[in-house]
Amino acid sequence: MATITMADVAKKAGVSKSTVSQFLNKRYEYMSEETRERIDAAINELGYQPNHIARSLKQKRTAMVGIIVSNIMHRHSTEISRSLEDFFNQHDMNAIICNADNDQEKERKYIEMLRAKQVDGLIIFPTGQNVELYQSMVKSGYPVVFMDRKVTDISVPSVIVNNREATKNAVNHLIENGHQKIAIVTELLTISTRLERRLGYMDALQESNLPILDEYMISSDIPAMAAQLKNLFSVKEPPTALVAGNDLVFLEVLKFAKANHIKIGERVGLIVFDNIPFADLVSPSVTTISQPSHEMGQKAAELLLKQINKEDVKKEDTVFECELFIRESTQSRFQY
Amino acid sequence: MATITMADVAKKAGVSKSTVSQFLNKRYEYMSEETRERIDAAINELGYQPNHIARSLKQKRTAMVGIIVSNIMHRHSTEISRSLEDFFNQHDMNAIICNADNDQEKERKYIEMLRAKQVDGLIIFPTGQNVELYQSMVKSGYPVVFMDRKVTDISVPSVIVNNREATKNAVNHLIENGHQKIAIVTELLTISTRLERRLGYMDALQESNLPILDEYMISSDIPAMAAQLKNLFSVKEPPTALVAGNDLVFLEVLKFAKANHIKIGERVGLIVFDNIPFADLVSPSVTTISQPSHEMGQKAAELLLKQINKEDVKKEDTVFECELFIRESTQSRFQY
DNA sequence: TTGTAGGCGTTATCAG
DNA sequence: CTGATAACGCCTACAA
Repeated sequence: MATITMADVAKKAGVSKSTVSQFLNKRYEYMSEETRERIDAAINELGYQPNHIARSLKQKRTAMVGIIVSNIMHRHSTEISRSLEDFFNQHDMNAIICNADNDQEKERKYIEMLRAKQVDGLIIFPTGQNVELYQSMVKSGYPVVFMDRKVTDISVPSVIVNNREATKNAVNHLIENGHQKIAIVTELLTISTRLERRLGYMDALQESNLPILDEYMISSDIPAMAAQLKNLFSVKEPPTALVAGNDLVFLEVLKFAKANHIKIGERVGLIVFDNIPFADLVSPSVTTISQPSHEMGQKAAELLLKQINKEDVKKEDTVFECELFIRESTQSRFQY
Repeated sequence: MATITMADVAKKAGVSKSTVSQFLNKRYEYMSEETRERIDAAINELGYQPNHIARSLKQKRTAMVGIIVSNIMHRHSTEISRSLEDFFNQHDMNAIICNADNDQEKERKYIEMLRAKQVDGLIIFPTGQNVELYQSMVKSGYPVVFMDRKVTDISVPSVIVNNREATKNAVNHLIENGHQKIAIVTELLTISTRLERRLGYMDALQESNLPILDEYMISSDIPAMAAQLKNLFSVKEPPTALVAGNDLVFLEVLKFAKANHIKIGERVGLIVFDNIPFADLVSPSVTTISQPSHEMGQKAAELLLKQINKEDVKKEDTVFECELFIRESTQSRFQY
């Protein structure tokens, strides 16, 4: 493409570059009606497209934000990403979505890359491990919002849910339905959400004076989970109910249950922490703890935009409530 | 941040900007060992970060590509996006993911926005409706790859699957299992994939000399689908098997089936066109036509990168094969 | 109301 | 090997 610039437009319209620039920035006060029309015509004829790069260089604003997602294959992450993208698009900004895969190195690389690209701000699902990097961003006043996980000792506005309480409520629901032997399965406890969910689980047991047993608390990476589940169901008193820490864990549980002919909702009650699209459509339908992804995305985007616009933003957590959707997987136990 | 530039580094190291530039571009042959070390030291001390924007302005290369997805909420799209993002990241490029929502206007806006941002190329799940825009990109030699859908009369390398044949095979599988009354449910036929799937369906019926009935071919937008399904099952001879055109349609079918106590796999066989994460884990497990998302993403990325690097790329379609995973939803019928 | 000049931070060209 | 100097395309005083 013949890369046509402001200068070309100016020449064609018989005015100077600055006037064209004024026009592009809609400062029409500074020119006659006639000039305006001439410029407009010139632009159309030439098919001129302003070069955002050049503009960014000057203005130090790229109208782009970076989003560093922990793992896009989580339904929850996809929903949030979509919500974020929507929001920024409505504000004529673009989102660069990156997958850190819960990997500290990848996260670091992305943060550096995106900052070097001068994106206006970052929304991060933090691994929690690049503390120095986080610090340096905060110190330099760079706009950042943490999503989904909190990082201790770093004052960054964060959008999270009440993982601990929500899990506690869910476990209480199981207890109320007569379950006493309840297990929880999560990925490795390297991320705050997973830890908090486990703590919520323990809270509930404690309050009901139920024993907290190590053998009922599994945390492992996905590939090793099948083996762990096997152990779990080989103990003397296998659990009668299970909390799956997220949707990927849920898949593993389903796989295991299918392979071992363990009927969900009959032999074992099940609650999943996360939205799953088919939760209410399968048989038995699955009780879930649902997070308000859309609202979380909107809120985080808003917090970031405010920082970008130099408005004051309190460095505090925004905590959303989860909702427990009770379905068949925790209710049909007493058919037996 | 005090925005520190090459000039600062140059001064500190006691050399000129150009030498620093050479250093940054790893052209070490052009300088003495000693100079190199001095520059290196200066960079570290100052914490200098190169400004990609300035570089892009000069080089006319941003190391960013745009991805315009039809609808990120499709599992298939998410998988492809992830695959694309992976690939580009490995090549030190960033992907800007945008959601066009199958909306012509949104698509247009994004294409223009991304081009204005000087992204190096575009991967588009095309609505097929912005023909002039597509043309203009082709004419100007701008790197583009179409994904998932083909657009007639536009010579852009496209990465697609054999929708028609795959659907035909799937329907044949139903016929072989004794089904004669087979319906197909898709979204509106505005997109090539949906049309081709229907054509494949018709091919199969025709070859088996089965009648092609309008009342068995539903295409409607998602909100209206429930009503259409109701009609479908109210005809004199309701279908004994169903092909769901994608994962979102599948959800509607499930909802409908659940609400009307129609047992999938018993009263009605079901095939879904798309990967669904739980397909083999639910009861009955669901027969699916699976697309190789990962490979499709890699291929498209590769095709785009080649164009960006000015290598020759044939303007032809790359067609991947789908795989039919036969599961219980199409097999248990003869339990009865 | 319009034009001129200088700069944003790099890279590239070409002398020295 | 190193250093001026001129782009890249746009924005913004300031001057006219």
